[in-house]
Amino acid sequence: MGVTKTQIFTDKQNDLAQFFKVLGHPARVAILQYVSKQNACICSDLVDEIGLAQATISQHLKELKSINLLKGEVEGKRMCYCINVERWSEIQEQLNTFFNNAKSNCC
Amino acid sequence: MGVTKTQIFTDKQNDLAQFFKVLGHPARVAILQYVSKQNACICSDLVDEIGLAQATISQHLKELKSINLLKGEVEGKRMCYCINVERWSEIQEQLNTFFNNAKSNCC
DNA sequence: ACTATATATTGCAATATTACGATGTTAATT
DNA sequence: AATTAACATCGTAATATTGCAATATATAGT
Repeated sequence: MGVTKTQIFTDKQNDLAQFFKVLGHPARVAILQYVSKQNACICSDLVDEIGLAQATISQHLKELKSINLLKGEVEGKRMCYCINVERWSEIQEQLNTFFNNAKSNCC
Repeated sequence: MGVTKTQIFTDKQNDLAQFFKVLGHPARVAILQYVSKQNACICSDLVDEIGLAQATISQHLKELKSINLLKGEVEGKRMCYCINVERWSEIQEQLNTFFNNAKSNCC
């Protein structure tokens, strides 16, 4: 098996889990922290900064792009990766909604 | 190789990624939503509610316990799983700190 | 055109995750 | 004491993820 049974969950649950999953790797957390600290990003900086092979960084960037958290623009022979601010807030809001809905008075 | 290189990241980055990772599965999102909706929880309810085998649910609960998001108390022959409210707020705060630190003016 | 630079893609090995049946464990019930 | 109920744990198969070398692609500079 080993396959997540997405069919039995709602779209919202799957989406939420998908955000969490993409953020669930220290390299991707580190990339987001670095990019947001810089206000601009060049991928080769990340390779030096983070200490993973270029292919690996590129892969992580791809996943962050897949949920639209990062947007990349070609700038000559470089790529400029930036935080997608609208999406960023949107996700933050969704996570807060998720967290705010917990009321646990038992135990 | 398939192993996350945790050594090259800070403890904070690893911890943050760990929360995200645990939350990064729709079954665990669904469990948290259900538990927080109920104000009390019995595991057998979850098996019916979610539609995964009992062993699978039990495994997911274990992971949620591993980051202290859920606490379980023995209640006779049943288990009462509840949201750990302090931890819950703590994590929410950490996530918001993470999200609030992004300032992206580029592109 | 050639070369160097920056990034993406592919292929693959190592390891992790997901799911579940089978089997333990513990406590209430008979 | 035997049985049932409610989990937990183990073992294992299927699949996913991580990481990197090798290779492809695309652009800038010579």
